[in-house]
Amino acid sequence: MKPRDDKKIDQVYKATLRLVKAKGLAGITMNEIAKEANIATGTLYIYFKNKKQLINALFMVCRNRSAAVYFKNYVPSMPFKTGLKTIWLNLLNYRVKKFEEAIFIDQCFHSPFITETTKEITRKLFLPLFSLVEAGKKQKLIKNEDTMLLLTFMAGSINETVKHAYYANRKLTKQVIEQMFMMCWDGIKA
Amino acid sequence: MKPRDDKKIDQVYKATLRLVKAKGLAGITMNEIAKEANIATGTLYIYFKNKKQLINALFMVCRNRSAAVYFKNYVPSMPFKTGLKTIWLNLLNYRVKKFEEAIFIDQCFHSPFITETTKEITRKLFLPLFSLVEAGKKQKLIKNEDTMLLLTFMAGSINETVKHAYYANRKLTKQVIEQMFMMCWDGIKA
DNA sequence: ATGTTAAGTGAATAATTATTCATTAATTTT
DNA sequence: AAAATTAATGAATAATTATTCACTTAACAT
Repeated sequence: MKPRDDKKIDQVYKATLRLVKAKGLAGITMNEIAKEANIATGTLYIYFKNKKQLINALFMVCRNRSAAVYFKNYVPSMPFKTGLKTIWLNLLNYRVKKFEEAIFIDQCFHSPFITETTKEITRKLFLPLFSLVEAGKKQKLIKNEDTMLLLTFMAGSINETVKHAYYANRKLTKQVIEQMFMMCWDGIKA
Repeated sequence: MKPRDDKKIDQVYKATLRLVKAKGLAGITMNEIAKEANIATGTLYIYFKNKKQLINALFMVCRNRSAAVYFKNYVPSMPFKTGLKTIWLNLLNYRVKKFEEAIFIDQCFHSPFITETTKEITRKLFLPLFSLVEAGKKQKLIKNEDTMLLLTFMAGSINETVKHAYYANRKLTKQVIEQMFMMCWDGIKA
């Protein structure tokens, strides 16, 4: 028998991300995805049950990848601020380096493809981030606001800034990144 | 002859915004829009040439409305920080009160419907905001970073925070809003 | 080598969705 | 009140897009 070509799934994912970046989730067809991935339309259906499943699968992959990266170099015993900065940098780097994935994830949240189950599962990937912020609050190092509010404040500025840097074709230098973290930190510190 | 019913256009806009909030730009059909607006499918085509034009028109309307609101109560002679706060509050309020419009605008930027021309035209609506930030930089009141970067830092945190408050069903109280502005200000001040 | 199995193909079909159009209804004009 | 004009309708059609399937090809087992 002929074995499956593991590369194909990756090709499809990459093709989808490219197309979504270019024309949005509303603008892609299975035909285009196949063409962009250099496979036949029918082959798509060997690897994926249908379009919805393809999008859900890719969404999961992207969320997992980003979650995997967030905690890189993070050690629970770090001082709070160091830990937060580590994660903050990982978050920023992910969105810079995997810009297409970031765009795709954003688009998916308001789309008819992603099921509530998928959203819920991937949300859990970020629970460790919650614990970190909770710990910071207990130590009175950061403001005693709603945890989610603090997290979204940080994430929001990162997301938009990365988007802007990308579209305005501006490189985020080490300096700029340092100053950005300072902005966030000054904003949330107690 | 029979005159056009001015209410219809508004009904269509409202229907579209409701549907996009619920299922995303990728999930709406002309049929559904018509049904949600309580008119016949064909009637849509009396008021709009086609789907693309409908989305573009609504995008323009939303961008204009938000721009109109940003500068409410703003007087150029205000001290810099007061002026910035005024605009910041308007921006936040717009996204809270017209949540559906905000979501719609976000989705449109990465969609096959909005033409570059439309994007460009609506971008110009926000030039006065640029001038304000530039003035603040000249007066050394805020950091000497790229203007767009400073603006997106502010906008980003607002956008994400409003989204979160909405989805977590948390009311943004006066207190919370005040603290949020402080976060932003501390972040960008010189 | 040959047979077997599953992958790969892309044209054909099914399903969905945008758009049109023949008809009816509502106003206004004369 | 009749004629004229345009809005409104929604079923019919056109266009697009998802999915299938009869067939071909490649890899492995015997």
